[in-house]
Amino acid sequence: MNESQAKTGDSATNRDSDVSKSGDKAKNIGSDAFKALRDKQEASISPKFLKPYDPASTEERIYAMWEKSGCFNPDKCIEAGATKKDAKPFTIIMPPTNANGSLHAGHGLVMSIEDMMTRYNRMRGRKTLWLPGLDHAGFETQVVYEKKLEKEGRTRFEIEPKKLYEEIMDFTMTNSSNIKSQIRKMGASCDWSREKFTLDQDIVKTVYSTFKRLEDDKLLYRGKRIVSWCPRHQTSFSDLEIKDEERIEEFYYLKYGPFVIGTTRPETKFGDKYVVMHPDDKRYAKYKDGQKIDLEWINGPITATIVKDEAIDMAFGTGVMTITPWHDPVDFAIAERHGLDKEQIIDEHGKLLPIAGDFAGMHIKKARQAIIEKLMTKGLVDKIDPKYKHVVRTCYKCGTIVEPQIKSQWFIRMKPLAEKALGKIKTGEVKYIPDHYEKITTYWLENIVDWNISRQIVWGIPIPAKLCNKCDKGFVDLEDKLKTCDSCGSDLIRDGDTFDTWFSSGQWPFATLGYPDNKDFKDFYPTDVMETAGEIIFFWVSRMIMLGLYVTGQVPFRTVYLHGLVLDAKGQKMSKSKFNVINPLDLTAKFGTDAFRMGLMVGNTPGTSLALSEDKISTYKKFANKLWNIARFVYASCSGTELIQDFKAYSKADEILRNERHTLMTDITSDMENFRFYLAGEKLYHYAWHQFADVILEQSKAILANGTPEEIASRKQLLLHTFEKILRALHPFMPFITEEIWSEMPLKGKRMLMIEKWPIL
RNA sequence: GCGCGGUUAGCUCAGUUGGUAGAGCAUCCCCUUGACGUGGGGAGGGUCACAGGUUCGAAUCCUGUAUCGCGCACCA
Repeated sequence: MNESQAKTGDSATNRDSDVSKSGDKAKNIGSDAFKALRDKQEASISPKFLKPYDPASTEERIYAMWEKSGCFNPDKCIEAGATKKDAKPFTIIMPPTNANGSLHAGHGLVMSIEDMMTRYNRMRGRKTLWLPGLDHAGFETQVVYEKKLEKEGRTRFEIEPKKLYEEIMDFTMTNSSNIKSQIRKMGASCDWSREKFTLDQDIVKTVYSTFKRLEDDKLLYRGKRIVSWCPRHQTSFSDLEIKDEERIEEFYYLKYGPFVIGTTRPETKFGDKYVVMHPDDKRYAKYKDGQKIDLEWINGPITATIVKDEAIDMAFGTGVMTITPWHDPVDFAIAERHGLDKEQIIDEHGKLLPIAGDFAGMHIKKARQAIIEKLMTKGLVDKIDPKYKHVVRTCYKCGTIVEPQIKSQWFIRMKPLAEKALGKIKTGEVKYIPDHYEKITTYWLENIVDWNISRQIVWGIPIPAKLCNKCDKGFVDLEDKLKTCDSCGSDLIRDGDTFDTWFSSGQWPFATLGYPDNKDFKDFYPTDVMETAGEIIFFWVSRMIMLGLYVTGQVPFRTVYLHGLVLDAKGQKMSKSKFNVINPLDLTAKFGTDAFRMGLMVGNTPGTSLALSEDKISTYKKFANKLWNIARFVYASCSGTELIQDFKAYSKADEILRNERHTLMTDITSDMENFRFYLAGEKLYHYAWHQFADVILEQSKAILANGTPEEIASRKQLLLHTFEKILRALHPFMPFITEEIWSEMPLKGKRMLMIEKWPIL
């Protein structure tokens, strides 16, 4: 030991001398007799407390007991006498989980928080329903299945759609037991008897009738619009499924008659016969809107038309551009405004069409260079910027650049739906936690655009509609009856598209409860809390509000509770390519589910992302062990003593401790009611460990050894009562270990902890 | 460009209506205690991003700046 250490050691020793004295005192109390007494007491408790807590074996047994009791089902709770028949309902609809997937950290958080809310409200006496659901996860699952087909040497394009659908259905249903057992592993007390799947017949029926109703109310129309098309997956995407990627590419300046136009995509330029400039651009003032100009272009002379439009950024490039309405959304919008022709240049597989002349049939990847070479020999290349940085939109699955294409699609007019939703949000009928999401939602709703609900994938809910190829009209046809177009008389064909998955999941709350006639709908709708990821606030939450209001006239839920992302221990987003994906089941195996749940919930404020570290979870594993040992001490010290419900003869000191506990429980209840779960969990942890165990238990040793019979009786009741309240209050957070310890609580007439009462006092 | 957040102890974050800051982990010291060493006792560590303002009093309210995220819309 060096000098400085010795010095600090000195001062510490001085300070500690008092402590060690009091330690000696405690030792004096201790004696062989005390030890003998303890051994005798320990012999009287369940031997399981003499071994460390074993989550693995306990959790499975406890969950089986809960499930067997049927009490995840609110009706069964009434039968069991745990819930009053006329109790106020409490409902959470679980965000449907990918039926084909496996549990990831985000699910872990969802299951922990929603189960905690569910258990809390069940213990508060509410008629509590947490309705679980599985998602067919449209494109996601189809891609997984395609990979499987690939391994078998097949492709989905050679399988008839109906057959493919059935195959994917089999595949999904076979795998769905996996995710369900993983949800059980998390301790989820959801009502499996009411489980729903997004492709269940009754769900589809509800979705169909909403579709029809939208048509009847003139909120549905068919239109030709630009969609983002993946040439590899042969489908269009929503913006959600597109990944922006920054690339450095060549930027070409091409001579287009008297103008120089800039482009990164010469392969789209064959059909460009409109040249657009800003109406206020003085440089081009001599050209008039609609004026024709003859010029030499890629495959020979063409006649171009001048278009003046304010969408043009005068400061960008030369301030002039040609447009390709079929393959660019901005160009499409300009063409729509001015009523211009739109021509397809690139086919659905990314190959050039006959309009490209010599280049027809060539893949766009190869065509670009070839076209530039040709333009160079014709002297039409002004200059090339070799290092132009821009953003390209790619398929989030395969990274292929998505090609905008014009497709006929179904659209919903969103403005009227959004206005209703805005009204309800403004009056506070839907409340957001954290509340700034209200602003975000309002902003989005106020600027809403029409919603394209057609998707060109097989795995999903087929759109019940007929189409006319001739006049491009569409008709909703739920019964599959329509044969000819009522406008032009031609034969109709079935719409081969499926619904955007958010269109059906947007109806999830009322569809799962059996709108309009099912008793559950009447009992449990509107639901209380929608707990989900902040990420999908627009795609899902806002649409549920709009569709829920539209269909049922009532908001689908009163509170939106949004959790943040679960990140790795370093605060980085988890991704397979970074090898930092945390598997929740590894953590539950290592630390126990209760510890994992606590690690996710304590200190995790809504809307804020959470860095998930093993250190934190390990803390709560230690806490579980602490609880276990508290049980061992309390049960051993109080062996032979029953918990007396209305015990009155507390000593003065114990009365103070009891009041202190009351204050805390009141405080925690208020936290629970106001969605401050992260605080409630922390306070409970702190109280159980640092007040109950460190202070109350420690001083009890002396009292139980040397106190008067009255003091001893009082203290035993205080220990039992306090521990009992701790277990009740911790149960929503740590359901397994609390239930297990509860089973040994010396309390007459007790039920399973799951359906016991929350300790208000 | 428009919108929304964050910036507090070495790290991860709390701080519920304004009253001179807390937790967990980490660090250091002490304790072979009889529920638990997955333990117990103790200690150090923060001008609460910055600058103004309101107030008797600001981490907290207002204004501005910096900086880091995120979302939406986008440049041909």
